[in-house]
Amino acid sequence: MSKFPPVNEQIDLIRRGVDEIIPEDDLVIRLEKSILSGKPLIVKLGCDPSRPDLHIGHAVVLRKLRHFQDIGHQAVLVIGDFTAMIGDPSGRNKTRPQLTIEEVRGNGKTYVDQASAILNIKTLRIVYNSTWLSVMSFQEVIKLASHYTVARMLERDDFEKRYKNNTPISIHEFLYPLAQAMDSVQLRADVELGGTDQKFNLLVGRDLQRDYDQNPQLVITTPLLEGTDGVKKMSKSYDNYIGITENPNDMYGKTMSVPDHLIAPYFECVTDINQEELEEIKMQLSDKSGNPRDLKRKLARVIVSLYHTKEAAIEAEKYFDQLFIHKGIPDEIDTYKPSSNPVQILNLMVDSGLVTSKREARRLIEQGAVKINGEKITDINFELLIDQEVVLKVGKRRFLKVIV
RNA sequence: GGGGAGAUGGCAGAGUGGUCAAUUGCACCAGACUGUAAAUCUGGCGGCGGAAGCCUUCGGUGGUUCAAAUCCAUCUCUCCCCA
Repeated sequence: MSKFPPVNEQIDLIRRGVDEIIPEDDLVIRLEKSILSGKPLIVKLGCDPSRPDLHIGHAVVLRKLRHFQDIGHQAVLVIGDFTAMIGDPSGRNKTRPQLTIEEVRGNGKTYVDQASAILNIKTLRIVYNSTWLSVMSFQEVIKLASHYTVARMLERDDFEKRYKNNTPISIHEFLYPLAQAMDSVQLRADVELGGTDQKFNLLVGRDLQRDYDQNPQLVITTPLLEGTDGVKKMSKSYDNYIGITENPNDMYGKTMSVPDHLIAPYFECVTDINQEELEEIKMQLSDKSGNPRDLKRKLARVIVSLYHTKEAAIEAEKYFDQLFIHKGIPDEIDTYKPSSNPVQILNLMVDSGLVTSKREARRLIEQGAVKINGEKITDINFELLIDQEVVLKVGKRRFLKVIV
């Protein structure tokens, strides 16, 4: 009696929502071998603790790691604390501030905390790559670097583009894929997971393992989730993300703001709905039998339920409906007590932090975006005398309860 | 080592002595509309001021000039070509 499910069941789960498996046929062989030997596969996922805030784009690959846990394999989360201390290789342009070891460790912990919403923390093995990378001598680094050629490095999409566009590439960036590959050697990884943008790095891992006489790891890439703007990949720096620690209302709202064409991909990559249901949704979208809005509502509910609770999702939906469909006022809004009474509307908006400058406040009033108790304010010199609490509304979603 | 080009607002990218708080695109904010914070359209998008106007901003510093993002010097960073 094996502790693993049958190979075909394992494969079905592993394949789901995956972009590529390299090499494809190796998967079966590995799985069969692990069943025979009773040894779980070592499945590696590296993470960058320099930005510890996880969003549902990260969740795609974390969920894949979870799948491996669910079928009895050994998940290893590599906290790239060493690499994070140096900077970021894919760094589109700016050098990131160097982090101290304490900061990185702290971030690593935050990362794990957040990831525990998705992973089974009990069986997860967590390692820090500084453990082996920080003790390498310069000589060893040179030896490591000799395993790869510049031409091969330049095959990497990102490097190639930057090279062609005359944007700088620092030498140490070439060391990144190698450092990451070293992690695989160190762990004797059977499988490494990553987003499609990681494909090159993951493949370097295979090459290096081969050089170290190891069986090269299987590379599995997951699609990059597009952000709420529907164009660029989800990323904190593009501000188009849905954070997994966000409150239910924001999470629901942000999900509702994604363009319609992302409904199916989101269902596929960030939720657990089964294949039949997914097909059904795709059908409804393509033949227009389902209202995209309703499907999106469902998506938003599912996502909020995943990171919070079902009840929270229902609450968030109510909140959303009240706000945007009935154009009402949410139940819970911040209260603010102005320092003077009566108070200038501009000062009120700025002092309460609703806007960042009087200029902006003025602009919003001129655009007719400011209301007090539902009544539009048109005079920028408006002076508000507060004898009872009133609700200040700016734009569609900024509310403030002003109290005496 | 030699020669050349460049650094502009969140990003991309114009501007090359006054008319520049700086064209445009993306992002963002608001309004209209709607099936949603989708799409589309319209407006806004450094700060203070009701406005006129003023203040700070075009890699850093110093200078020329009545006047500089624009000219000069120098520093920092980047790219290209030759060796």
